[in-house]
Amino acid sequence: MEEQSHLMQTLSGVTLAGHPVALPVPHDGTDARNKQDIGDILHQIMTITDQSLDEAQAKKHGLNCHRMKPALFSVLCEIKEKTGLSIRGSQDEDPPDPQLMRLDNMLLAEGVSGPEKGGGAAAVAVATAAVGVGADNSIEHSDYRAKLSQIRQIYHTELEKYEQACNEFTTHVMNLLREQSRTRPISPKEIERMVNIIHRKFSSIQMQLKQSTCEAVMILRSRFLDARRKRRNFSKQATEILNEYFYSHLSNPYPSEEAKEELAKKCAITVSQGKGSTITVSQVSNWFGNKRIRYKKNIGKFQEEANLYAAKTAVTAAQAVAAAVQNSQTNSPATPSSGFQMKDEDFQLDAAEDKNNLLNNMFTGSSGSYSLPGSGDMFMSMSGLNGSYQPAQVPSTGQTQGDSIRHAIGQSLGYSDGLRGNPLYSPHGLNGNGGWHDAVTPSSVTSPIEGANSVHSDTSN
DNA sequence: AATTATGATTCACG
DNA sequence: CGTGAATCATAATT
Repeated sequence: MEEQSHLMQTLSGVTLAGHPVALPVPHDGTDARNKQDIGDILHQIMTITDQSLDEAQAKKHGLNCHRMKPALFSVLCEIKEKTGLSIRGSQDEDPPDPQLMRLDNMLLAEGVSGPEKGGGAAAVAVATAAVGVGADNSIEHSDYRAKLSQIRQIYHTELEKYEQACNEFTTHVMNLLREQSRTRPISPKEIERMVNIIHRKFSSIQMQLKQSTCEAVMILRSRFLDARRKRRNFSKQATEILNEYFYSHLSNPYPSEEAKEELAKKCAITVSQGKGSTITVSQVSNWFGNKRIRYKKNIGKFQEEANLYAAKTAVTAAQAVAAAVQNSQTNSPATPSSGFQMKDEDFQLDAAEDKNNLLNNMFTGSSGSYSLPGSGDMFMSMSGLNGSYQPAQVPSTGQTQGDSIRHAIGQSLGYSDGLRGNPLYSPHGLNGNGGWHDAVTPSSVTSPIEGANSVHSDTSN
């Protein structure tokens, strides 16, 4: 208390007096001298705000102009280096984040981060054209590509934006640091480190961009390219072709690689001018795989179809026969005595279907057995034509035309094997366990016949 | 909405 | 590797 009041007094007195900073007054009384000291300090404190701007600036300038300044700064920098800052600086950049690598690789693979291909529709056109012969699922493909290039565009613009922002920020910071380096010790190394930090930050942002781009691409991919998701049924014609082959090779429905190619090509041709995507060999394989297993699993369900296609091939064969006959032998009647007309295809098919229905009515009940008695007289007649069967039941195939007709059939039918005994009526291909595979050598029923008259245009294909 | 048809995929086998 | 079998996922049908 006492002191404080003193202090206040002195303070007020000094202040009011407006004395400049006073030197300690040589006075013998210690009390007085202490007072004087305190008064000085307080005075300094009180006036520091007034003096600061001008004088401090002046001092600073003085210091800056000091000849030792650069040396001192460099020393300070070194000290800074060797203390805390350098610790963190040691684990610098290099480790190229595997995650980022992965994303980069993927984007590259996906063609997103690669060189921009002109962009937009032009690129799409070029790309699909480049795919060329495939022309595959060009519809969906182009759609996919359009979306992909969209993604790519967004990605690139974003990337560029980030790049630009990064550069701007970096230069800004660098300018700032350079500016400050005049007033405080900042080593070039430090600046560099700062830049690195900035770049890291930005690249982590970029990684997010890449991440989300990857996600988008993946989603797009699963939506468009995953054929499983976008299942398209084959066109009617394609399934017809495949079924034709299948049922005419029922005894051994394993098309060779070439046969598959041919079938695929055929489907492509039939479907060429339309919506249906062309069918690839592997799709043919799939189809046959599915068909085999499903046929075997439930033959009853496929009987109608089988009969239909058998009749169909028979009809086409018959038409071919008719043509051949007309071409070659003028005097013999085009219609053998098999009992069905071959002029009007529609009628033929209808008739076949009627027969099939009849067959189904008769035999669908008997589920387990896949051997039907020879009741499809149309087909039997054709079998007779082909010479696979010599049944007394349908005898009347004109013997006069035998060879030429056989020839005609062999040439006109794409697949000739079938007429040698359609398994519908004698499914030799299927052994008791329901296997086809070991029936490469057709079982008892067919083999002797084959030996008898070998009309194997099958191999000619 | 439930069911069937169908193309594709997966897995084990030889 | 090509198959058969089981399964998935979607199209088509009821």
